[in-house]
Amino acid sequence: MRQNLREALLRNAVTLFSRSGYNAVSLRDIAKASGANVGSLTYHFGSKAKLLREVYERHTVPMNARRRELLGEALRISDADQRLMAILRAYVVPAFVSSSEGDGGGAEFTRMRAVLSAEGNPDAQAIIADAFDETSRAFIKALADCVPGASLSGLVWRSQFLLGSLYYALINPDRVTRLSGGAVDGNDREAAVNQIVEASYASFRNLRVEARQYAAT
Amino acid sequence: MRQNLREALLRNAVTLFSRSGYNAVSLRDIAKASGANVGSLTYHFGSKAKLLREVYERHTVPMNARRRELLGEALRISDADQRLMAILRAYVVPAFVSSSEGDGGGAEFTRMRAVLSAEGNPDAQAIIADAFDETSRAFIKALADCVPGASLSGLVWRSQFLLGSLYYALINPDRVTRLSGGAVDGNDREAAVNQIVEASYASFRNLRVEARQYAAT
DNA sequence: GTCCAATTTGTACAACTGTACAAATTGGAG
DNA sequence: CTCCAATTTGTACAGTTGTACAAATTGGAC
Repeated sequence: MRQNLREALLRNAVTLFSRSGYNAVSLRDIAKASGANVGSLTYHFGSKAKLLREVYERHTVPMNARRRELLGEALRISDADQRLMAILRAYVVPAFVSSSEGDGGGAEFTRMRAVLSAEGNPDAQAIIADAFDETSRAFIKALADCVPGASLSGLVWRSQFLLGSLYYALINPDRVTRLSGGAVDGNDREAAVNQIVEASYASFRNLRVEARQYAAT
Repeated sequence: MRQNLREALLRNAVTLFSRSGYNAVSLRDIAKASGANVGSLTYHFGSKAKLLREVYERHTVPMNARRRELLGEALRISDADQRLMAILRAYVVPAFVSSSEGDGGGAEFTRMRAVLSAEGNPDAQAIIADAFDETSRAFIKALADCVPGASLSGLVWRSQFLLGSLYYALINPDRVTRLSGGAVDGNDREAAVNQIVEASYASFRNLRVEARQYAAT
């Protein structure tokens, strides 16, 4: 009767983790959502931490592959400004769009990553550290070439803000709707991608003239 | 022997919540950190949710008061660009710097807010919704006046990214250090404030010319 | 000193957690 | 059909959770 329980468990794990975090979701919750028994989870994955590790790698690997692919295309653009824009899209789009076949979209997984990084759970921290994204360094390098004269500090901080913007857009989209009095839809992901790319384009572009001075303190 | 247990419990609650989130921290953890018994928490606060509510309001109220104060000062600047910069600082600085007397700094509380919003805990969600920051609307209004012609969508999304950048800078400062190969210190909060203000200044400033077109998709 | 309300402690409770493992079920190979 | 390994179920376990409440302790008013 059951098609592929293992896959269903993995899918539901992402959904529940992305919604409530790692701590608040019990193995029984995942089992129940999949119409299965608790034991099936220990059978397939051994432990909760190993389940998370599997979920993580399952999505991270193809997403970063897609990022590198798009980065390669972007690097063929000669105009620095257009290249900068393309590089940013190459980083952002795979985080929002599904990178593998049957999963519920990359956005759900990215939201999960956002929640996990905030929770600071030791299991999750270890997994994130192990799967450290070497791709990010490649992006920083590519971005640096678009903005000659930019300081390393400026580049790294702005790419940190890029990721923070990405995460928070997925974590709390309703705030956008609320803050605009309903005029802007925070759950419109295509709009979110465009806005993130636009905003960070401006912030990186601004590094080109590094003469600005802070006001005080 | 005990000076003021109630205050100590509140302080330790912020510290622990900001470090591991709401779910992962037990009342016994908070009691132990304060050298007290579990019962003292139910006595003083009634329940875990009410404890969180008290923590939240304790910090939120003075922080927003300080923001409004600094916003008022900023609005007296006539030059639009300088005013924009001052408004951004008025929003960011109180989130990093202690707003009341004896607590461990506003950064710790802001980090807690970041973690709570990510966790999506129902108790926390309700508290955050109740204490909805009307101040944010005042800031959007002020920002709009600095960037004539900007769309509401652009303003709201960029202020969303501002908050996301703020949160992620506090949640995962080590990523900055790691990504820069140790050359940039992610835990340097003064630098973080300056970078956030600089970056979002550029992103808001960019709204003034709203002629840019997206590349594709 | 006495007294009493405020505070703090200790303990008990039911509910839930991750994990372990024996028993039952399944489904394809021979 | 038989057989057997893979899978799924059911259950038990020790540990932890938030909450409730009686008992002990504190410390200032008189």
